[in-house]
Amino acid sequence: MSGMSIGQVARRCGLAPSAIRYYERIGLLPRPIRVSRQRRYTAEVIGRVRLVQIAREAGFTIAETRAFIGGFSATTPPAARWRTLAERKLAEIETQMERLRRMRQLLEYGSSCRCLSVDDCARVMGSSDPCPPLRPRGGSGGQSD
Amino acid sequence: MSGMSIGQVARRCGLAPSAIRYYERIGLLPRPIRVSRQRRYTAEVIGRVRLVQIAREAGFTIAETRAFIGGFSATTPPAARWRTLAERKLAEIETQMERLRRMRQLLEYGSSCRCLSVDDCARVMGSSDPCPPLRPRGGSGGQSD
DNA sequence: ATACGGGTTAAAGTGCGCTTTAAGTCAAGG
DNA sequence: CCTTGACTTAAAGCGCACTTTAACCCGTAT
Repeated sequence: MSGMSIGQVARRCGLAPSAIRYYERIGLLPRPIRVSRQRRYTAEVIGRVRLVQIAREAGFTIAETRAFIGGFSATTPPAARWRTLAERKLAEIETQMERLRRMRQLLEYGSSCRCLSVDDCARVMGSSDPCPPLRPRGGSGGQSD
Repeated sequence: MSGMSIGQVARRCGLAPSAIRYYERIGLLPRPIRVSRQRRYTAEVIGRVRLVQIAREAGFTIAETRAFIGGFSATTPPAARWRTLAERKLAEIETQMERLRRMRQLLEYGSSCRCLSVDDCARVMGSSDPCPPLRPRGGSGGQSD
């Protein structure tokens, strides 16, 4: 037992072996030692893969993830490069969270919406306040469409 | 002035004309009338495109966006179909927001982190609490990689 | 008249993040 | 010995959301 095979690592991490190889190719994972041409991993790699997964799930691209991991891999200190990247990404995260909040509002609102059309809803969303709480609307007077 | 050209709509919405055509092809936008083979849009389309943009920016796929818009297009009422979709998506949004929060924590934490390696950080993230507030670590003892 | 700046189409291309395929290597087991 | 099953590689394929390309049409200005 000189370490895990790629298949074992893959199963442990819930990934396909091909994904592990891919991550290796693009530099997200270190090239492991080999025993008769086959990759042999130490337990360490699990943490590494998990880190990649956290980053990917959070919406980091492969390039970002690489910068992220490569940025302070091993014994490298937190580096300014990393800090910059982090700040950029934090801003993006805020933006994305704001978008999600807006969409959530639209969705939640949608369930109780009285707008005659989605387009009306969009207008409402576009303006600052969510659909005017139950605007009085008779069933018959529309003509803008 | 019998309506806007595709180029005008595109410019107003900050999209390429090709995107507008694409949206039309896949059914996100209605086929507009034509004047000598060229598309002519009424102002209405702007709201529609904006709606698409909101949805797309919030992370809806094209298919979702189509269901979303088609779901209560024009004079169609909020429909149960839409409600179901919305609930599914709301759950996804919560998940995604949680991920973003976790990543934000990791990033914010990263700036003040004393872990010797990213992998340590990952372990810490994996456990429930963020890096033990400033674990005592001398500046010179790394060797894990 | 002709050139120009739009518009039109179908089809192919792009970038991302992998997966799939084809062809081959290798250790163990019947 | 030969099969089995997991591994190896490079290269091609896929789904998404568009963009780009190539070849064409068309109204207006010079």
